[in-house]
Amino acid sequence: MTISEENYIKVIYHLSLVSPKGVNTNAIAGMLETKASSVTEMLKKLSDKNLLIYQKYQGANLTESGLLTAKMIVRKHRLWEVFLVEKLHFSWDEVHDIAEELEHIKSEKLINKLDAFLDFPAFDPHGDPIPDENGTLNKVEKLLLSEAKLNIEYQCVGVKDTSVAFLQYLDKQKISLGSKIKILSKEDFDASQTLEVSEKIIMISNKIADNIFIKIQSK
Amino acid sequence: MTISEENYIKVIYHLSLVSPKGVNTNAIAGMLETKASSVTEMLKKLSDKNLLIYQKYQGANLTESGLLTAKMIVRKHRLWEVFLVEKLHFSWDEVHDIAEELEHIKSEKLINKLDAFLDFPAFDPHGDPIPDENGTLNKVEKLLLSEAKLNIEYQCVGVKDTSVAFLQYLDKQKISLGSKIKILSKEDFDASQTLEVSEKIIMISNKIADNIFIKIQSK
DNA sequence: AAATTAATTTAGGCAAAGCTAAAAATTAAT
DNA sequence: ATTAATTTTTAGCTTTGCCTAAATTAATTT
Repeated sequence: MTISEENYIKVIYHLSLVSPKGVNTNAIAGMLETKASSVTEMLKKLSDKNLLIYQKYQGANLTESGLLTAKMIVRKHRLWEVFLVEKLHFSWDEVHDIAEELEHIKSEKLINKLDAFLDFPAFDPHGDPIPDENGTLNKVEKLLLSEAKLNIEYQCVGVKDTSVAFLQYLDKQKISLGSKIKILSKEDFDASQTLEVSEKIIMISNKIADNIFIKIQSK
Repeated sequence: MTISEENYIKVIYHLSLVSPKGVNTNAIAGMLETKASSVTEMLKKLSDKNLLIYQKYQGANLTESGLLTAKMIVRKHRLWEVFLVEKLHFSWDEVHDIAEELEHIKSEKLINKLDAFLDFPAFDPHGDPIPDENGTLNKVEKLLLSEAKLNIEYQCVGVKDTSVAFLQYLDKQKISLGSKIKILSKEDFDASQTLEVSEKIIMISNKIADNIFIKIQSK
């Protein structure tokens, strides 16, 4: 597969999670910053390769084979992101573009050894789940911090807004993946919260709380 | 730069070390498994970009800019090889093809952080020197094991023969990059040697000794 | 339901990087 | 110094992935 083909498959996969009844041409073109006509051509090609089902004007749906391909690309992307953050000490907001290139390196063995080296992480630095060797995805029972209860030990598992500005705000507040978070109080008026994060007390607005995914602290 | 352009620059660099008076078209074509006509076209393009000097029928010579570009690609290749061997536990003979892909990932910051993560290695797993951030290459004062003296502490720094068969032989004998080697005795008749390698005593033929690079153990 | 708007596809081209075959230049051999 | 052999270049074609503009189909409005 070419890098371009892989990018199409990946984008169609992501879009199919939102619109499961066929991914339309324009949406793909938007994501890939290309033109609809180019997308049409590529859909024909990918359809010939049995990676997706495509009928004129009906959008695209990944086949089993296409789905697995997509998951393997996502697996590579997210494992490399973990590597960049945990081993090379990149920050959250820097890793996406580099992982975008690394995800196209072709070696099963490489990615499985990387997986082992990183100790088989289940989530990437943004809290998104990493498919395993067979493409199986751990479901997160994650919730938004804005929906959480008081005085319970939570753990940060990701973000909804992945903008650089937001990630940098979190860096400044010392909130990162895995951070332990407990809500100490919440204002009725504006739903702003007082948190305990890594032994510090901070205040955040509801807008912030609405963009942080957490789960109940288990182990 | 495209991947293809990078591959040309890299190959021309390697060939220029052997034939410094202009690298000829056919040699490049041979290395890249492409045709001479394709090489001619690319030389024109790279010449327009001031990466090399090219005149019809006279072969190519890298400019300062081309040389630096080449060294940065070599740097990336060799750093990734170190990563693959030391961190992911690949064996010597498996890493070349993967590094061939990884060397095209474009991020200065990535490669410098990788360098730091690997503790600024001066040599790759085959004993070849790794250019630093500025393209400076440490010269090895390496010698062949077949030329070494008795009872001196040496360290393995590379191999001359890089065939899979030879690298696998070395793996079996537990000789790897950095191994401490001392020659205990040498036969006059066939120049075969008895060595102490990582607390074991082994015997090797002169043919083997003639393909292992060593340096005097310093630090 | 017809008309308008939006989405999608087709048709015809373009640039990169390769190829084959033929022509030109260089090098080697008689 | 010619001729022969080799190397290199040119010319013209192919594929991949993209583009614009025009045509077609689907979706929305009136």
